[in-house]
Amino acid sequence: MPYQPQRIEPKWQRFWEEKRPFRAETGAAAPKYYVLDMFPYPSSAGLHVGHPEGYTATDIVARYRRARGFNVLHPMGWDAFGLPAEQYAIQTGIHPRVTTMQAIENFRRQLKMLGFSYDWEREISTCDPSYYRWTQYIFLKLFERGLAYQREELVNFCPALGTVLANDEVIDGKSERGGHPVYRIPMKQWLLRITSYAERLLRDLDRLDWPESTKELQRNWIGRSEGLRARFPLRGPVAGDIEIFTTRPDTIFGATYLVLAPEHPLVTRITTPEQRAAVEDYIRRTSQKSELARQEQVRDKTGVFTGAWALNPFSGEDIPVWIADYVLPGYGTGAIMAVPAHDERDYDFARAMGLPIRRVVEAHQGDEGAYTGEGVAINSGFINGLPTPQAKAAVIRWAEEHGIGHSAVQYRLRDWLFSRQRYWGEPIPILHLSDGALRAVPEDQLPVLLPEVSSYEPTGTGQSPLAAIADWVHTVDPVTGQPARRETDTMPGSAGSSWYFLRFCDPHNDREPFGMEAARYWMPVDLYIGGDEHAVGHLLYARFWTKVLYDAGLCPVDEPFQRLVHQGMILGEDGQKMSKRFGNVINPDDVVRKYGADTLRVYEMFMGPLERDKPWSTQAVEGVYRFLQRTWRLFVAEQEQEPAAGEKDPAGSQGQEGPVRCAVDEEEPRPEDLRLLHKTIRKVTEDIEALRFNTAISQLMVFVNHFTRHGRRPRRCLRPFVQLLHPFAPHLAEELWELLGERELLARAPWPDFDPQLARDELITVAVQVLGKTRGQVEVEPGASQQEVEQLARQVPTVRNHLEGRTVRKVVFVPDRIINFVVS
RNA sequence: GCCCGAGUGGCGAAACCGGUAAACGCAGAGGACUUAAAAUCCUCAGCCGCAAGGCGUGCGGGUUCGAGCCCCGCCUCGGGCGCCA
Repeated sequence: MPYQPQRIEPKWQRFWEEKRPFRAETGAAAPKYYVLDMFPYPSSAGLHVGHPEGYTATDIVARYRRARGFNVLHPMGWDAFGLPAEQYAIQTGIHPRVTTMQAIENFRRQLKMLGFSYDWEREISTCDPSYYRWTQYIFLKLFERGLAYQREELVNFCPALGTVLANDEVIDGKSERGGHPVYRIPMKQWLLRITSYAERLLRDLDRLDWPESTKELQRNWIGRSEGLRARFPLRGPVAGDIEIFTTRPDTIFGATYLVLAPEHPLVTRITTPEQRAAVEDYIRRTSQKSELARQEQVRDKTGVFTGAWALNPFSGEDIPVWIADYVLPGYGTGAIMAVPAHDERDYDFARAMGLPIRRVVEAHQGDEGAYTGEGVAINSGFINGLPTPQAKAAVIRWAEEHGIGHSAVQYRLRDWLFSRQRYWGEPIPILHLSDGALRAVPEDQLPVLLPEVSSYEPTGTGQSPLAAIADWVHTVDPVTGQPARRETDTMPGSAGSSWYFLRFCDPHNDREPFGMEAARYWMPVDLYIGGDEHAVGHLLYARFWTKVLYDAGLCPVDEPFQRLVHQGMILGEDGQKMSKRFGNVINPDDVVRKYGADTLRVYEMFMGPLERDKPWSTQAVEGVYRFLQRTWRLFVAEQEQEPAAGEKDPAGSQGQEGPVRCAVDEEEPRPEDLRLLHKTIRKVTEDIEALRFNTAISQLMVFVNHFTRHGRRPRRCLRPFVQLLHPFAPHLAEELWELLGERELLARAPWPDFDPQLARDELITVAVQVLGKTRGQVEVEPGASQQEVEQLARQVPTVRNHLEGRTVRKVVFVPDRIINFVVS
């Protein structure tokens, strides 16, 4: 009987479904291991072949760890709130819950079809009220701690579409769809104060076992910089001063003008009557530019003089105050001192506007452009002659002594814009009282359920569709009984995913988000695998929430993911990104139908290193399929042709289930068989630990090739092999395990032991080099001495030729590896 | 511009700590089995060369008895960030 994954796989999946061998037991005595996938957004398109890559990797680790006696938590769930379902609802009127549920059904079916050993009893979905109740609860914890607040924030509002747009939906100041004008208008938005965790988020990266590139990305994103905050007093009619931030206090004597962001609150006050028209016009033009448009014209510096002047407290000069959109309102103080000689942006601006440029750092190059490097201070009063680091310190000290400034740390990280004017998300559990005060919805009234709506269309006022449901919006304050309005904004998609790994520890808890004890047992996640596209979004937000919960005494750890690995991308057969546009999309359903889940799993792991991008190859899939067939044939006896009786229907014999006879025998294995077995145990074990699945599989292939070639099938070798195969191809392995007459589920069998004695080679090939070039080789016993090897090596003809007529000056000998004759 | 990552046969890749470069697989060639084909099995295969031999891990140097691996200087490709003062 041939290898038939279509018969084997559903059989074992049913088994696992009934016997539940993958259930994780909180608090068990065995050491715990928490291995987690980034849970998917269940799109209507179904699983992509990229999903099973990371999921197979974690499944191998989960199955391996169980075999190693660990109590493994390996859960799965759904990141189920989000835009696509809502967009679809706007077009069709079908409730996002309906389409989301369908997508989840489909995803679950596909994941089960791939034989992943999830503990399905812990399945969660972020759009389930029993889950988002606790997302809202955590929001309230943030609110209580002053970490959630409302602020006027500039948003991209498109009056024609009646909605707020995300930055990437705005191109050149116009909406991506329709090309309508978009304005930067202030609207009240919810934000989370992630910036107050910037320092810890940065510092704690050091103790995480994450890819260095990802840590670096987060460091850049947080963007810590040290410098000086200083006040420049205003000259003229308006009193006050302008506070700036600089990382180059040593260049302050070269500050020849100040620049404010056009949105800076001081602008209207300090603008002189003569300049008012120009300034107002410039502000208006800026507000019409989207963030993106502003970034596109990096080099074209524009700006307007406000008419105001300020004192440079260091140089004692009066310098003009300008506004320009190259200064961002959200960073630092929204104002800068411009040092055109030593800052490229200031230089460009000064050249464009004809402003003075004064050198204050000695440069070793010509006078073209700005010199931004370090050097010795010149034209700088009391810091003349000081190298940059000391000059910085001296300026900061002077500023502090004279009360005009102080050293400061700035982060590029912004607070997390947390409101969405959307329907399909968690309602923000806040009430607005008539006097403008905010009231948290009491915890015992959570969840604030998403109401049913008749239309998912934007309201046209920039508010969420929830705002149109009058009887939902209007409620009463539970404390005073006064009328109150509900917050109609919802949370972003990244809310639910910022704590799901905690909920998995205790997914059915209906008194709290998760029990402290359960979290103490399971957390942190020991291995987290997912794409690197979440390097700064999800992974930063999840760290932030974990720290907040930790500070609130609700979570035992302050870092959620101890070890993180990114799987690479699976590209199309043409080497391009898989996309409908290129017509190169591979559907996992098709692959499983044709070759089975085990082939898909083994193939994806065999393609190459987990973390690398790799192109799909249907032919290489065939190769893996052949390997599994060969494995099958190693265990299953050839069906003997029934002589005369077989006449009846040769074609139909495929359909009837003849008895599968086990070909494994009780022969004593030969030494080389045992040697290969133990080498295989060692290699597969080490490779799984190091997530080198591709080389583990190649070793399994070597094993099968060996036993197939020699036609030997000793149980003592083949039984442990099935265990090694199991994490990679669990269905086939279970089937073979049963065929071997085993009673227990393979999924519960312990990992085979490796015996170094049995893995030892009898003879080892030692390479013989002359002057570092390989000229021959000799066979010796392991651990052979230099004398023995050298003597043999000198006999080798090709070696002898190269030693002829030369003097051996030195012999380099590395036991069991090489011997190198250095001659002259 | 800046920051990461990667360059090894026709292709995906392997090579542990600096020690025989190319394991394993795909594609290819030849053979066995077959009436034939498919499947399967066996053999070959980096490049140049009849051979001896030479050349070979993006390029150029260096260190070393010995470099795919370490150091210096480049090149190419992929990804990310972009006026953050």
